[in-house]
Amino acid sequence: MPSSESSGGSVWLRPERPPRDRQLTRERIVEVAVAVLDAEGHRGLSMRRVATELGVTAGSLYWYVHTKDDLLELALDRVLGEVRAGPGTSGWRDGLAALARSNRAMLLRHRWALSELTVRPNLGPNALALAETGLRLLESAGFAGTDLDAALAAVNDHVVGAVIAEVAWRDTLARMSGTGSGWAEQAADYLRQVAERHPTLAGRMAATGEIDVERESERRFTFGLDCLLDGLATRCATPSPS
Amino acid sequence: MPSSESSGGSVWLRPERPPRDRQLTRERIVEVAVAVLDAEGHRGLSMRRVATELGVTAGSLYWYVHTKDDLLELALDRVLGEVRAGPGTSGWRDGLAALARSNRAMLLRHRWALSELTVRPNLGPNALALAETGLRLLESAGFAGTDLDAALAAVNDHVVGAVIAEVAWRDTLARMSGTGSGWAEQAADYLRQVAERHPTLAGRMAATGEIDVERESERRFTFGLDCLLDGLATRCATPSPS
DNA sequence: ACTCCTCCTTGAACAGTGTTTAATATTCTT
DNA sequence: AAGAATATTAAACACTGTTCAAGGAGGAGT
Repeated sequence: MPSSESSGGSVWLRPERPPRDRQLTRERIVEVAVAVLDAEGHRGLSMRRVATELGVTAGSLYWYVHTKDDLLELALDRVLGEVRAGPGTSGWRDGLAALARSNRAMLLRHRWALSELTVRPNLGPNALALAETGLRLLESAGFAGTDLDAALAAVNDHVVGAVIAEVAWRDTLARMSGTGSGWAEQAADYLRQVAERHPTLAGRMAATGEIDVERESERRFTFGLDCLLDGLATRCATPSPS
Repeated sequence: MPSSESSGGSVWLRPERPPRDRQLTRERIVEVAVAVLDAEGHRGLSMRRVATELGVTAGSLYWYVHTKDDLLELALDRVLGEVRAGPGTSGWRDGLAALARSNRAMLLRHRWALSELTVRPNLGPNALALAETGLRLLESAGFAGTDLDAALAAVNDHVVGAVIAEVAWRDTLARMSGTGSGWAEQAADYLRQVAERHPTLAGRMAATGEIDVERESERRFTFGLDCLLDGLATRCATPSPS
């Protein structure tokens, strides 16, 4: 019988067994899982892989973790714990921006976490702590009630959306440069059609061709974030940094 | 040998075979795939499932589609084709808002599409057409250069991020109500700890408990969107609806 | 020291996955 | 009608997550 009875609900409702002997721990398992995910990507994670990495059979893991989904939920919350609010930030606006940046940095470090976010409701302790600090910042700005929720959600949404777009962009470039010969002709055909049908898009693509993805993604992120914070500032009681 | 040589690149570079006989088509396959995805979710899609749904063996599909990933790429672009710019919209701001709303509606209709967006660069014809209309709207607002890209990205990011959050919320509620007895006690314990450590979050959760998810999600979405559009309006040459 | 009992780990199995490949129909071309 | 090209099948391969009976191992009780 695995780590607790009553199989429904979230992992967080099923506490870990008290220790005795153990060469294994949830801690260690999650740690290895994150390492594998970072190294091999979302597809590279399998129970057997984590098990062999720990010198153990696949079945053993199920003593500590109900299912692979639970493991992923734990892994997700673990990396969410890496997000920190900057230390000496003055005012809600800077604080929120710092939090958003830290969040973005984490998502770029662990790109698999994005796909998890879309599939899995996320109620781990680190996720909740993160929500709390965000809420406090916005509260200090004068937001309250449902506007508080909406404001925090808007910032988080921008972070998630921006990283998704950035990762997709990078992957596209990586894929295009990673293909063998004979690719150029087909691509050229396709691109010509695109250019005919979508002139302004073609213009932007041409201009974006030689740009540093890293810097440009950063720029877009701050652009959107600034827009958002401007919009928020006009809607709260404390428009200036307090 | 499947639908074309030269295995690299995107599906879009590998045109469909010219027809002859065919009980199968890319069209039909993608159509069924979307139907299965809508009905059974991301996990429910398998080559064999699509095949039997078409009265055919799994192997046959590989004559029309290189891999399952290709099929998903096609399915994603197909649903992206459902997004429409509202017809009689006046000014860039309303147009962009209408586009964002249509986009959101589509993502809520096909929730699996979200997870695909995070994993798959997306260069299908419908995706490109969508980008084009967005760019045109923002161009008419006076945006140009990299600001144009950044502005469009910001709007799209908000849509994607907001739907992710909404779906996660709904799934959480669905999961919580779907669990058997014995769940309440553990959840109560966990929630008590959360409330102690995170007072303002606890306050919001209490207030959110009895709220209609549908309406509140809608509200948050428009809140964030308005913030964003306000921010954009102050940054472009055509602040008033043109 | 012996048993008992609970905790942990194993190894094998099950059903299902994506994908390949040789063999086979089926249809078009000559 | 012969042959080539196209389309489909059935079977196999190497995987996957998950379950489960079986067994080893340490602590508690007597």
